[in-house]
Amino acid sequence: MPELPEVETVRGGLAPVLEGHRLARVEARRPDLRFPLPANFVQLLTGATITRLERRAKYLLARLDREDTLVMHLGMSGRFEISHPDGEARPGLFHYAPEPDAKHAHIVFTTEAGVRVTYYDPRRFGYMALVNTATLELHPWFAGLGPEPLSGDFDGAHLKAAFAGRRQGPKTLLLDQRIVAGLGNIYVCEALNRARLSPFKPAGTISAARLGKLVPEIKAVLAEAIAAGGSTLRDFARTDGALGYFQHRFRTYDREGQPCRNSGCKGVIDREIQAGRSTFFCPLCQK
DNA sequence: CCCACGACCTGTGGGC
DNA sequence: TGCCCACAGGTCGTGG
Repeated sequence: MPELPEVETVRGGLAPVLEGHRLARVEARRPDLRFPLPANFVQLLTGATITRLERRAKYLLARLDREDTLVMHLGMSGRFEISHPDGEARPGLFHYAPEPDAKHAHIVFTTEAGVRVTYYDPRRFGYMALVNTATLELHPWFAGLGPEPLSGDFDGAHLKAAFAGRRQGPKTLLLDQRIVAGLGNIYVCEALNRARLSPFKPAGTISAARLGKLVPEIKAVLAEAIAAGGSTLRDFARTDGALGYFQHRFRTYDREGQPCRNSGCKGVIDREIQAGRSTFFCPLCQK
């Protein structure tokens, strides 16, 4: 489900029930997600208190009162649901509504307060691990990551340097987490349309001025999507059960054959496969 | 280093 | 109704 706005929405939804709370019970209902879980995953987490829930790129980071950080990536179809106990909340006698998708409920955390947080992931492209906090930045998942797109480190000069000499289009390069960390297929298509920039233009040939205008469009579309609670496609819902609604504001994504929404443009959204992924764009105004 | 492409895994929706 | 194919928000590894 998740690009940066969706992961940020999940973080915001989980933080109130996890931050400052102790994990009374942890269940791993299968030994692996995308990768094997650490053999002592349950043991190391049981009894730990989550001090803070953070996000880096598309990773959720649960800081613990232990030497490790619980690192979680949602892959394509990962999702969390929070459920509160019905009826009397006596310790050990909590009762919860049935799991809506029990077959894919792989990891279940229950806090001392009796809140159950279930991780669902039908495709199992997601993963979790425990990573030493002191050396987290050196871990292969994090060492090469580019800047956060909403940070001051992400600007036109950064893109100019990253795109120098590259023949691939900006669409492909903006998906590279080493260049900028957190974008995915939807928001890259959206940002390029807003900037009226072709996804296919060899990136090394794009002027600094145009890159300088692309950056604020990327920041704007991410900020708007976060404010809208992310985008709901298929099964993504906010952890509180409400739906993100940014998908209604898509200008290109999944809008093949529909009119371009850029002001004054009479173009029609097209879809092409680029580096194995669907690129949605307006061939008329994106040059 | 750069780039294209297949693999990973399961589900869903559209076309016939 | 049922079957088959295309495709899905993300990475990772291989090979040219």
